[in-house]
Amino acid sequence: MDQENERETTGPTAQDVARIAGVSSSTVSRVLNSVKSDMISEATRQRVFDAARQLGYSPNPIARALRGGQTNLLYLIAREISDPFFANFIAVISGQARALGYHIVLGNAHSDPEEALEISHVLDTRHCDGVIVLGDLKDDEAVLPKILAGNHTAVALCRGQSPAWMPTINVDNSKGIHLLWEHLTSLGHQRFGFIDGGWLGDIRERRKAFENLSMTWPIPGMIQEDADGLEGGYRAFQTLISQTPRPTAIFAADDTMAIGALQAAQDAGLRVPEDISVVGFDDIEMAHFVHPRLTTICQPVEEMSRQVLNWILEMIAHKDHPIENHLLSLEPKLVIRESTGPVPLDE
Amino acid sequence: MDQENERETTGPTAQDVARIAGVSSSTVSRVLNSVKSDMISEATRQRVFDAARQLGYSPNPIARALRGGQTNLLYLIAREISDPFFANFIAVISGQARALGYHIVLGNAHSDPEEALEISHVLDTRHCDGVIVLGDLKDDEAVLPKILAGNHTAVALCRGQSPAWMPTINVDNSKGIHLLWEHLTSLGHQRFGFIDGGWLGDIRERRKAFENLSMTWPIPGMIQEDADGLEGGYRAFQTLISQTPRPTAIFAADDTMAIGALQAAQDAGLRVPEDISVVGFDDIEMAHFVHPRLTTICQPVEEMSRQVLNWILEMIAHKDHPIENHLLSLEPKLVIRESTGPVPLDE
DNA sequence: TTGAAAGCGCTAACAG
DNA sequence: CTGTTAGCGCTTTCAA
Repeated sequence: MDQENERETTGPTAQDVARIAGVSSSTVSRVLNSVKSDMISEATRQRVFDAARQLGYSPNPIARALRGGQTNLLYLIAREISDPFFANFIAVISGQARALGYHIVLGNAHSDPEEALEISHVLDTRHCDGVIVLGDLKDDEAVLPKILAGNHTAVALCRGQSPAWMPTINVDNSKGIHLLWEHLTSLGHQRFGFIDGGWLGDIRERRKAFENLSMTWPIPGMIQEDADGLEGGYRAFQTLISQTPRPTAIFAADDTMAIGALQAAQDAGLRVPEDISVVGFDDIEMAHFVHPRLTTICQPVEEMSRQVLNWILEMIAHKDHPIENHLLSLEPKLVIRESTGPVPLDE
Repeated sequence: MDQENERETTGPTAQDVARIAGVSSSTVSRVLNSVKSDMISEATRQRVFDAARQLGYSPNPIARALRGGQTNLLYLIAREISDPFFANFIAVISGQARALGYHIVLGNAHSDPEEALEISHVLDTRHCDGVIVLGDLKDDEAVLPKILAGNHTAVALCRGQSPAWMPTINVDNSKGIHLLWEHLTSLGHQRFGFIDGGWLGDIRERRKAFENLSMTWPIPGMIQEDADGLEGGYRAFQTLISQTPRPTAIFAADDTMAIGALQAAQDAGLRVPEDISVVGFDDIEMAHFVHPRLTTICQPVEEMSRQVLNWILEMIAHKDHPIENHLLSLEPKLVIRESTGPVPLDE
């Protein structure tokens, strides 16, 4: 068995097209890349097109990348791909990127820190024209520089305040908490609890806002920290309601934790919102489909995604030109559903 | 330490390393790729390593790809990235792929069918060594061949029976429905309803199994179809319970639809499982955190992912060597939680 | 208006 | 053991 005829795997080349059209490969390239009116006779143009179509030719993106230095690939490092909020975010980014001629390459972040980084990540990003960091990784201020080595085209998303060297886009987390706080106080609530998801940057901002609000308030808020996620929300809620007197309204750091909290309320025989109000953050799709439907903050995902891509492509186009405004905060929106209600009467 | 040259985007090359080490670039290549005992003197090997480290050199993957024909990229076309079951699946695949030295490039499928395909997708897959199709796309038997043109290294996942030219891995959907059916009948249920998610391949298999079971059963099952997703599950459930007599147990095509159904039950004032039992399929994480916790079928995601990667890498290694067994069905597992109970007493 | 030629950075065949 | 040479497929001067 000889492996002659190895041409199968690689499609027709510009050379092949050129041969058939009776021109040179450079002409083929010119014709196919002609953005503006090129200096090419209509006759040859046609012949090239015909030949290309006949062969089913499309330029090899790898060769193109090697030549032009652009891969049209964007490396996306997400804190946790399967988190519902991030999963949706990734879908949006990927869709928009496609429309701009780019593809998303998935980098896993939740895997071990250091370890594989040195070996593979550094190398990996060189595949790509730019890097999007979605959500922060544990200790990433130490780790990110390594990942980004040799590829300073990077933008961060949803990680709260970022190092100055990294353009960052967030929803205005503080504003979001304020909106929620206003809503809850207008319902008469006075004793608040906060379920904290830990070290994550955007969540830290929410907690900070909660703390600040608490300080202007007669009754200090309680904060319970646990791992981000359904489980963590469940446990933290249990702890919070075991306090006396217990809070009448609970902020969860995000919707996922809030849904965990809702479950804990159910198991504890507490009715939401009659006995206790719960709010989330993010407005994931599932927030409409839990019982009760979750009052939460909606992040402008589409717009944030558009901005990220804007910046990245801008930076790719003008390599050394740094982005003007390093930090962008977009408007959150309050979505009132069923998980919040008036403070219980006996309070 | 001194970098005089303008090396805008491209890092140091093998040539640079070679120059510093006082060898040729091919020697550099040899040293750095030496898997087995090479015929290289320890002295030069050291000098090359030193020079490489000093420069922070790592080989340009694009050049490598152009040369060797391998990109170590896998194109993943998912029906819907943000679907919770798929999002998790993608995370698992991506993680395992990374461990094998591969990366996942995201192809969006839920965008329009035909349209962009001809232009871009065909070209896109050429970036990649192989293609993974996760879940079926609408009309994909017509569309897939185009996407795959020139890249016959593809494996399908979670799309039920597939065209013979495409190796496929599924959970045993029929078996899963059987498990659920047994569980439900052992609880005394007799009248069943099925919420169908439409044209999707794996869901079609589940429906088929349900229909077959129904035919051996005194009371025919009712089937209500709607779009896959929370909304669809909600609506279909409403329809199903408006029948008289209404079913005492509802199969949902997947967990997402089941969660929508749970919500509809809640809104209709029906208690689950006291008044009606509900089962899902997939065992997404959220299935633990809805009320009541969902009885469902767990798919062996890790194992399926491992198999896919096995096959793909196998196919990449031996280009023309087709996979022996084109269709692989893995074992489903019944997970009993709180959404199923004995048939209501008044039945 | 077009072709020839020179690489992008790497690896593999073929000397030496 | 190691250097030279020759491309992978494309784009882009530079000539013609």
